[in-house]
Amino acid sequence: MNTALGDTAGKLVGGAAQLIMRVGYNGFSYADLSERFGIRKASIHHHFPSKVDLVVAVVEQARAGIRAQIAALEEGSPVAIDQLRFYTGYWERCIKDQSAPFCLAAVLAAELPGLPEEVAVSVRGHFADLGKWLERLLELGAKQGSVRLEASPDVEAQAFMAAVYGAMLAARAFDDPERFNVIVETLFRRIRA
Amino acid sequence: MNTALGDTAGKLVGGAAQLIMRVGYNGFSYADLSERFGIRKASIHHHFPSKVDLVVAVVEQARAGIRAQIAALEEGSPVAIDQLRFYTGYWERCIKDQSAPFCLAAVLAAELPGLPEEVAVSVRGHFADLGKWLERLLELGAKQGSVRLEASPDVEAQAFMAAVYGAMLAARAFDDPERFNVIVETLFRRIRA
DNA sequence: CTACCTCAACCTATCAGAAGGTAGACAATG
DNA sequence: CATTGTCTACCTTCTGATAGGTTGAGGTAG
Repeated sequence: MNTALGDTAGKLVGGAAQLIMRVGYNGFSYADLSERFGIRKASIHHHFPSKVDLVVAVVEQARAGIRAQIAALEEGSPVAIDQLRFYTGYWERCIKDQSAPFCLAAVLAAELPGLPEEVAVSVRGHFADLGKWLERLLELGAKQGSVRLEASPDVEAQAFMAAVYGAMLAARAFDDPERFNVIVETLFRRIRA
Repeated sequence: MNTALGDTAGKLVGGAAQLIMRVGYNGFSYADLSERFGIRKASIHHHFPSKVDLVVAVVEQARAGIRAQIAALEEGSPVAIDQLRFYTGYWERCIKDQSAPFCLAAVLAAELPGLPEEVAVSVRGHFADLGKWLERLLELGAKQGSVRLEASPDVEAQAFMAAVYGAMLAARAFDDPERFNVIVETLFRRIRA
């Protein structure tokens, strides 16, 4: 489905992803990537003719990665609560070691009204996917008896997602990765049967 | 304490606030304000010599407004749960009528690592204030018997804040103001005694 | 009263640098 | 030799910012 990105293109997408996580769409430029990878701006345009192309590639690569991880996860453990734990644990690690101090899509969502439409579509797609996955998981968890829901799976999934993303924002605002863990823990205290 | 802003300066701060809510720090320019208010860019520089000055003024004005509302609120109703309801109700209205579709500080927090230090300090200050207020309120609510806490007031305050801000992000990502209400409702279902 | 001074607010004109992007030459590699 | 990746060399537009001039309201000295 996705064109296998070449070596350089892959590096660029990765670098752009990190920059977007830090400073958002309008906060980074081709010049930043140029400097970081020792490559001229024009060469970046060769791989990604416009900034929109680049950022859409970044978001789509992230979404593909998530889809792959979800598939692997469903293969690995059929226990819903374990999958939820893995999901939050992933972010816990990323935030602590600062490898991905924030969800890419969240930064972009914050500035959504100012984004080029193509990018906005990708970002909204991510949240739609994530919401559906969490809904399935919570419903499954309820059936398995490991999750206790006080509202519909749909609503609970939205609340779960909001809590996780809010926790990320808090961790950034307070410059304290531990805050993410603490907030997520209250989340699980709530839904664990 | 705060210099009473002149008429024009006040309009500029208000306009900048709205722009930041939509597109963030790097997403708006003096040219945008210039066009919107029919005033030259140089005149904006007369009131706010640099962009940092302008944005700090925006954030500080917002913080002052919040402090004032909190004071009025504590005067009005000593019932903690009512104050919490008023707080979320305020955002509910703002998001629905799109007058303030997002918390200014939240957009800025999302791009924190890329902000000028002075702005970052103001933004962090806002979150510190808000966290402390919510902590006081939750503790009070527990004493009054209208709030049920499963963790320390500190932790519960962080979780409350994260949920509210996550709900805002969700409302924006799904372009659906109702989502904010739904998520906030699950929040209250949880903490109401 | 009037002539003068001051000052805030706004203007025009201009700038240097960054942003995003293009054209076309030159290697390397299959 | 055609393709792919990179380069140099530009271009245009935007951005934040400055210098210096104009206007008008308000105070004050003669």
